[in-house]
Amino acid sequence: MERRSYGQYCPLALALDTIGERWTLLVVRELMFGPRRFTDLLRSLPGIGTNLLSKRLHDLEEGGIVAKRELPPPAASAVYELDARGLALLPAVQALAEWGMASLPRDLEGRYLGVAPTMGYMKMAFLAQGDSAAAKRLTCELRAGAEVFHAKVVDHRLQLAVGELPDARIVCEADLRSILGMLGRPATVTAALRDGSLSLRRGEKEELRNFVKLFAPFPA
Amino acid sequence: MERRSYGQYCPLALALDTIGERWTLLVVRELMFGPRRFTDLLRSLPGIGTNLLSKRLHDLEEGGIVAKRELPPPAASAVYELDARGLALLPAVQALAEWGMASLPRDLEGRYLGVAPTMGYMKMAFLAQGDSAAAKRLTCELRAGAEVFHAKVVDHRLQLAVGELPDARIVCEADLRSILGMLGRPATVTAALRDGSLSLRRGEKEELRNFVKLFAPFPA
DNA sequence: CCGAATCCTTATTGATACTG
DNA sequence: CAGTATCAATAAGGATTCGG
Repeated sequence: MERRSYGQYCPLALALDTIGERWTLLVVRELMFGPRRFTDLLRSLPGIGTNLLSKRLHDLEEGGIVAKRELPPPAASAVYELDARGLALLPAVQALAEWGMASLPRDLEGRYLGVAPTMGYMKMAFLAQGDSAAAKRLTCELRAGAEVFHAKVVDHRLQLAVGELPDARIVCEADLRSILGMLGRPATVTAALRDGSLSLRRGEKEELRNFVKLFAPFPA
Repeated sequence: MERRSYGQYCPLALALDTIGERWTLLVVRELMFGPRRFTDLLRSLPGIGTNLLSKRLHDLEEGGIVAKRELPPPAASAVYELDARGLALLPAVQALAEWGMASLPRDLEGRYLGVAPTMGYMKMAFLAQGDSAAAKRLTCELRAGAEVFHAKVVDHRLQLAVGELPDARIVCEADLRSILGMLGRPATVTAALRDGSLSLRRGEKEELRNFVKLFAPFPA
């Protein structure tokens, strides 16, 4: 990890020594919304290759940014999660994302859209206009292919995390692009349900529309 | 620049496509305190090599982050400066630096200390405890070998920039380590003047002590 | 001297195959 | 599923050269 250090007495250079290598900050982004398995990360980071992901995770572990946790017997697997030092990267990740947002094209143009960026945008969009009072009872599980995540409001703050939410009032299924597209646009929900790009597995359409209203539309 | 894009529809990934390569953000850091010439940058970034710096500057120009400006005839040279898009990186650079600060060792330990990190720390230290009223008339030019920079307060805000300040009330000379060391520690000024690690070229010792008082000590 | 462009060596990466 | 091993393609680092 330190083999090719900048060798500068500078907090920025030191930060870049640690998290400045290719893919590293994207791995951190993936873990911002909860623990993930090796393969989850692999799928969310097309092009990384197993050896590099392995190396990055080891480096992050060594740097005290990520912790590997073995799951109890039934799971027979391990997850990676951010530890305190990794969570402290949130402001930096947000600042970079905000800068990048300014030049994000309106359309996917063939780019891969993953869960973490989608959740990241939802967080931003909720802060921009979400009404935490209206959201109090609106818990929602979202399924996009193999990826499942959920949203709920606790203490007037939106909590977004990967994984299921067994007692969610709303459960719906759609690809991530459609999910992004309906944020802040309750009027589009009906059409999406009709054309099949969105399926409501639990809850009422009206609840989903209220949920969607909590977020600023994308693109802004 | 886009040759090895992450190909993700994500503001963070897009930002990293642009400024995520090795050295790039350090070049931006160097330009945060004013325009610099190619050779200034080369000296402030030990190890970068002329070819890489050249490539990074071209990439940054192409990305609209840096602009190259030819100086008028007498100078016969060019400077690079941040563009609006480059200046907008300030919050991200600050957030990363703040994160890195937490693990910056107390001592240099052989690392290179440049002007930009020194000025960056001064900015942070002024925000932490500087008194902009007391600073109103304290203009100071600092010389560290070939590098010259200055500080003044305008509109209750500290302005730090590379280059001379012809009408500075204080002008002093010292290596950057000594400058960092005296921040927030007016008591050390007398000793530093005596042992020669600091020279006062213009102004009174008392003014320098008042200047130094504006900054929180380093390390905090 | 300044600002690169060129060559060459080493290090990192990306893709794939393979194993506990 | 969770990696390790291998190897070709790329990028970085260093030295040297060349034109203002």
